[in-house]
Amino acid sequence: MKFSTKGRYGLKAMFDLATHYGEGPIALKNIAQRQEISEHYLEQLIATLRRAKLVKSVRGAQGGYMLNHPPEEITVGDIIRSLEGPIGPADCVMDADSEECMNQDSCVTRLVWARIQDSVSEVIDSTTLAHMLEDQERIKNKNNYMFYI
Amino acid sequence: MKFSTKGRYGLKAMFDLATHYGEGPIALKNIAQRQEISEHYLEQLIATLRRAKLVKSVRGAQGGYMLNHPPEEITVGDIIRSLEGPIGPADCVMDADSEECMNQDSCVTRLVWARIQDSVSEVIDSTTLAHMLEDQERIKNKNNYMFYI
DNA sequence: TGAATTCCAACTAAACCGCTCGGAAATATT
DNA sequence: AATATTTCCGAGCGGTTTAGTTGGAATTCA
Repeated sequence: MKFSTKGRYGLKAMFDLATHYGEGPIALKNIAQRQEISEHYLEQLIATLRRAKLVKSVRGAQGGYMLNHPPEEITVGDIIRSLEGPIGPADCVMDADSEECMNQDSCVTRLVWARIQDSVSEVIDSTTLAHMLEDQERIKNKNNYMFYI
Repeated sequence: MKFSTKGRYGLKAMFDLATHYGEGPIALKNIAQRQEISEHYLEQLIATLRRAKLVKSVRGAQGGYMLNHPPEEITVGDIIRSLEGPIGPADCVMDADSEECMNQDSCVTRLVWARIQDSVSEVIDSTTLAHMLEDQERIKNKNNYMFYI
């Protein structure tokens, strides 16, 4: 029950783009350096994000990537789902409500998986990149306050 | 972000044992058949549950397994954690608060992982096998009601 | 004794993870 | 026009995990 580096690096990269929103294209190299991610590997992840229309790219020298929507309109769920596929503790509660699971007994365990999935979805679908930017401001202010005590 | 069969089969097996709580040892063969799990594979999982003191075993003919505590005292979290290890979307929020994560930026993404982990923990630590037995009763009653309409 | 059952250790095929490598295509700068 | 920068694309790869299988030893009941 862990996300892979796809989701984790992907969110870091998207948050990095959010902090530079409106500044024109940001080169992958810079994102990779700031977030300490292999550039070639991040390239693959951001290709997925581009196909999901979450970022857009500018090719050529001075090119790079930028968010395709304002930070208010991109949720953590959008990012993670595009990189990790459907989120859920078990197949029988994944997005495309697939397959059997007709056993009386297993339906009860299914209830548990559904509750877990719902609680995760609630968090990731209600958190936007803009919220994360606010969080960062709060952390910054807190640190400054601490510094001056 | 999926549990492996360890956690999923393990919970099914434990719930099976819960439905037979107080009936003496239940043979693995029967659990495996009811829950449609490879017997030899389940053997490995239940060995882990035994080492975690969640079940106890009786060897020899007419032997089997039984819960080591009443269903009220065993949570879904106990079961899943013993089989899957620490639960959490990223290393930096796992149980043994390990390692770096000192980057200002990544701390914000860490907040997100922490919220996800908290919401999952809330669900799995507040659900006991006894709750699942109640759920099953509710499902049964509902089905009977539907049947008689 | 014989059958049933848990216990234990080793093996395995397939999938997935977390990359790396090499190069083509596009664009800005000089 | 040439060059440097950058995205785009596909292939490969070693290591780990998953989801088992196999074979047999030890224990206990009948």
